[in-house]
Amino acid sequence: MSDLEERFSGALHNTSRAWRRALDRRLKYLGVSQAGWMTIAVAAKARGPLSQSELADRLAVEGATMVTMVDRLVKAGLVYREPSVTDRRVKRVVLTQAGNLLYGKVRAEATAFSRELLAGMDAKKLLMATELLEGLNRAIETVP
Amino acid sequence: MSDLEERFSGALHNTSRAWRRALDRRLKYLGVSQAGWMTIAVAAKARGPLSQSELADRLAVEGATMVTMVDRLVKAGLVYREPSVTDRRVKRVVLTQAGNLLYGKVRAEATAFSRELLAGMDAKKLLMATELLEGLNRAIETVP
DNA sequence: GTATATTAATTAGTGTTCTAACTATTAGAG
DNA sequence: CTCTAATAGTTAGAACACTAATTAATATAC
Repeated sequence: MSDLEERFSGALHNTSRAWRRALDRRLKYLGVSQAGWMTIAVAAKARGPLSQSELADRLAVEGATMVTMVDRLVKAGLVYREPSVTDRRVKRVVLTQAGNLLYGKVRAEATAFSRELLAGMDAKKLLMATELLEGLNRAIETVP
Repeated sequence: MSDLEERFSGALHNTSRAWRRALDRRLKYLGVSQAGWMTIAVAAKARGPLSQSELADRLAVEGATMVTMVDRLVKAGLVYREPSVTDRRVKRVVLTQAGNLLYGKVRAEATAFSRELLAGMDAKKLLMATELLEGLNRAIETVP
């Protein structure tokens, strides 16, 4: 592996892990982790209630992962499962009042966190890095 | 959160996860995951045997994480723990023959994987993205 | 219109990582 | 030199993610 490729790979993983860790520490007092609040955010932003599969797709995780996540969120009283009447296989994930309330608070924290970290960044470079990562993500999916 | 900040954050996490997942699938037949082989690689590249703390530092994970990882690698017969004679708290991690053998094979696979994914990339953009990620990593550590 | 295939959700088992609390040992302050 | 700090490793418990296999329901093929 060339030095640059190795550096890039290391930076990608370490930065991703460090980001999640730092945000989780900051959100700890609200009782949600990054993965939990991202799930709630996607559910909240959708026009209607989404099925677990739709949630999993939008968050790019496996269905089984979403089952565990929804289990935890249900246990925490933030969402509930609503069986679909048109397709009895499907369960839609609906936010409770507590879930909606939390969403607002956490969104503010997470936004502040991102802004703080990315404040000094050159917007053009940030856009370029974002596009590079998105392209890489697509490339990974097409090359298994 | 501005759209770009949100896009960047999402791309960072999803791409990191997708990378690990794809590499793990490819390394599966060798019986090691990315985290396992990275640990072995760091141990192999060092001049002398490293302690678990030194390994954890270089891989940017917590000490407790390294304990679990070394446990697994010992169980798989790839490394063993060697108590230090000068400091009885310290245990050094040494590769077995099997560990050294595996290292060669896995390194070839991982290199090919990186090269394949990053082949079409503009080297300048890749360098810039790497520097941005490394800078972000440092920023995260200083802003808790 | 039944047989087959696909899809949604789940369960079980495993891997990676974290935090918090603990033991043993070494290093430093007075 | 002793008491206190810090360090190395460990254990326990949790969150997050995966694969593989299962169940139930729907869709497609013939």
